[in-house]
Amino acid sequence: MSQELAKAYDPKEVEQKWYSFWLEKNLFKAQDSSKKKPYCIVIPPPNVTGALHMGHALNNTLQDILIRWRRMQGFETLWQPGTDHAGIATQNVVEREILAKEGKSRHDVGRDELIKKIWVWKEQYGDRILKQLEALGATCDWSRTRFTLDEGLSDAVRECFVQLYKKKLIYRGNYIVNWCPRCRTALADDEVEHEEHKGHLWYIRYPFKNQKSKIKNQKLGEHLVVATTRPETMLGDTAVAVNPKDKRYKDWIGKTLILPEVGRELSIIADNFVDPKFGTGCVKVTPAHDPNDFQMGLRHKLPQINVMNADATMNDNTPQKYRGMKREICRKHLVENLQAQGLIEKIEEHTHSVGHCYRCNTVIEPWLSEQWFVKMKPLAKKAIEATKKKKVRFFPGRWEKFYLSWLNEVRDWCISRQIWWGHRIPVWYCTKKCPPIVSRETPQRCPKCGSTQLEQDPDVLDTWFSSALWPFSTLGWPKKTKSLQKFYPTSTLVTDRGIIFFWVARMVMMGLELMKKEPFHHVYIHGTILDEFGRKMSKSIPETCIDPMDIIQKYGADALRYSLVLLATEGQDLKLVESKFETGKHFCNKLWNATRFALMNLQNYDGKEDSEKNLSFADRWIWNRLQTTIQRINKDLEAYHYYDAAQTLYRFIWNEFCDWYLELIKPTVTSNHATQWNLHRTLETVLRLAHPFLPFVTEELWQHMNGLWTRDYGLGTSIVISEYPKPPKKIPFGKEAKEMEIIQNVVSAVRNLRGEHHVNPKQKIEVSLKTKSKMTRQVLTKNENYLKNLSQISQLKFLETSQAPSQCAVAVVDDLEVFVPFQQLFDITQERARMEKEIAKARQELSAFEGKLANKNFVERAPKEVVEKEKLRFKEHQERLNKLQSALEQLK
RNA sequence: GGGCACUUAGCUCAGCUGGUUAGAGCGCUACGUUCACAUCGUAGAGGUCGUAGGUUCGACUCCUACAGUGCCCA
Repeated sequence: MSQELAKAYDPKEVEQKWYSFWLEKNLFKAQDSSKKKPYCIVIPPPNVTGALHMGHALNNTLQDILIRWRRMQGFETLWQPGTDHAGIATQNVVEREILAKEGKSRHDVGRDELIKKIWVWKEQYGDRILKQLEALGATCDWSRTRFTLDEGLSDAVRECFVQLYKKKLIYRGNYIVNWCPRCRTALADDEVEHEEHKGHLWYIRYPFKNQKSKIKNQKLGEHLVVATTRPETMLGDTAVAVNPKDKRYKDWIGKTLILPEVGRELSIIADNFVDPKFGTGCVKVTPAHDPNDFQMGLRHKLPQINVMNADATMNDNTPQKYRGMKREICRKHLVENLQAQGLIEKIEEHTHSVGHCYRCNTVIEPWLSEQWFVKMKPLAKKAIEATKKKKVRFFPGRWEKFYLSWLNEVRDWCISRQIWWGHRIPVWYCTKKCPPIVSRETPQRCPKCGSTQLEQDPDVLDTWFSSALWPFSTLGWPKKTKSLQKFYPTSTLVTDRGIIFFWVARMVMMGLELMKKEPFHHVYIHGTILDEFGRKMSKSIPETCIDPMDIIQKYGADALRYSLVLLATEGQDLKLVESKFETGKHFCNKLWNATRFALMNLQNYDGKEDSEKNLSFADRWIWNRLQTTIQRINKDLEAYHYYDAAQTLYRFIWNEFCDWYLELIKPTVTSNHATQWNLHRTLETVLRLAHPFLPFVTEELWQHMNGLWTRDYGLGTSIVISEYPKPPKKIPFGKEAKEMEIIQNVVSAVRNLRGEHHVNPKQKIEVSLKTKSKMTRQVLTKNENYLKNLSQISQLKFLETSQAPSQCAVAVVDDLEVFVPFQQLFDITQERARMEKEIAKARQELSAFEGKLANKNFVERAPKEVVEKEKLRFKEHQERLNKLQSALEQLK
């Protein structure tokens, strides 16, 4: 592994090679029997039919960083992988395929056959996304991969159902649910997406019973006018309601109307729910097609008349002429018919929010049907308490409020779905009308009457029902496994805000109910990936999508990861353009080349440790910077400040290690053993520090470094299981850090003069320095060689404070003046202009301090330290200005 | 209608509990390629911190209102 590195980093082979190596060495495997402290993350299980998108890439990069970091810190880490059967989504995919290939609907194919076909599909594509996670570098314990329809997880689902049923937390009932007529299933409230639609408000006349006069030209008293956004549902009306306080309608309460087109008698009822300001203040009541009307219907014991079939065509409860029509067609015909009879008073434009299926975007029909529900209030109460007691904490903290507000107003959860792919509800019905049998095991006979004629409930459970159990079902529950003992509760959950309700809240509820403990302590909510215009990346708009697999191909997995992390600031959404990935790629290459340089200069290094006493100034300085960096990165990761950690790493590697340290040691490294040792230990530490962010390139380089000498440094077989750099109790070499700032300032000042005068960087120049400060002078004298090398100085002179050189360009930094004689190089006119600009700037700055200090209020009221600080700065700036001015004088 | 976030350099974003000369990356300009890296180096230009008020000795930072953008809930 010690052969010379290529000139540029090429991730392709490297990534494949090391991932296989890690798998071979079993480095991701979590041991239940380990004595180490556990650290566990359960992956948000991707849909089994899914393919990796940028959201996954970000989500899993962040998890992998935590897992790798904790593993290196010595935790027994488990990153639990797996996939979700994603009921509706997966069934839709396969149904669509069958329709395209065979022209058959799922009903043509039949239940058993469809399920078989979906399993075939799953076997074929189910691990695609997991393989893609490998390409990303994810260190999941693949030996523990789970699927929500696995036997064990299915047992967990049944166990949960039975337990909750026995506690009366699961019940069955006839209620209005959100019905998707395309998927032909009920949905939970949060599976409905609301969109603003421009629609109409139809004002319809309902005549009074025994109304003799002709309908046209009616006056008030002959009919009431109701306003509705969905006229077709009127066919299911069973009352008309007004607000009891509404004086306009007071006298009509209790009277009877006739429902047009149907002829049904409707009584006029009074209910506080009616908003007198909406429409005419008089509303139709359709208990089978509107959740509010449903409640009203219960209050007033109204009949519930369902007027639609499961596919949203009109059913036999509607007049003959409408039967079989789709709801939209029916609406059109109905309105026309009413218009013809003069029953439409007016039609207004009206914008209102319409529910859509989150899977297929079909308009939801509120539909009366028999479904299974989870009673949420008692579960939510425990979840709320756990958060208030800080057992479950959110990062960033604002998501806690978001989560609590949902829990506070949560309604019962409809868990039955009228689809076929999923966990079948563990309830059997005896044909002899015995009570339903709710059981973990499939019953052979009815416990009441002994009949073997049992039929299982045809419905399956909401996918989120099984996902809610994920943190413990994957660890073996309901069995009492060692894995559960070791890793539950898990440590951190990393996810997107989009599924806080669907998933996070429900996991907390189920964990507390079934395990008596919260499923995780921390929830980190990262931002959502947007395209360059700020649109959500979505499969349905392909041009918004950047495929992470393409990016890995073109830039490398490390580049993908690092670039994403650099954009992931404190849970803010991230706008992506492909060019962003260049940052990561360039950074990998920088690290690669720094190591390349080091290896070239360590060829004659014997690999032996040296003493800190022998370290050069530069060595001490970089060691100080490294320790500071280590401290910051560990702290940032503790706080889930990924961006800051990545940024700190970048600044250290690029702006300190490469820009300064490597340049400082260039002339001496091959002949200085202590420097070689320091270069080696610094770089080796940096690689470990960077490893969670850049797993592949760091492994490759680390292996090269350790292969330099035959001796085993006891660092282990892979950087994956090496030790993460720990911050020292006290950061060493603080003195050198301060002194280095002086040197950097001088070098920058000389370079600036050079740059401003367009001097060829290779042209050596003479420089004189002048300072009153003994300390500064001492530092500069001591490090003369560094100054000369870094700013191409041929000769460096120190002037006495009384000396005033002429014909020089001057820079003033702090208590120091830097003189560069013009001689052959500088243009005096240009220099004058430059100085004048500099002076103007200095004056402006000075006047700011002047103003502050002239302000009585400031001097009297601001804290003493602040005033002192400002005074000092005023003085410094004044001196600087003076020096600049006298330098300008010299040019005249 | 309610809630949450965002608005800082041409672009993408940092800037924590009020005192900084307001920062970074990309882009731009100038100079530079045997000597780790042009996937590079050095230097430079570029900002009345959304608007209007207020609190304060002092506001990018705190408060209020307004405008614009996005997300969530109803």
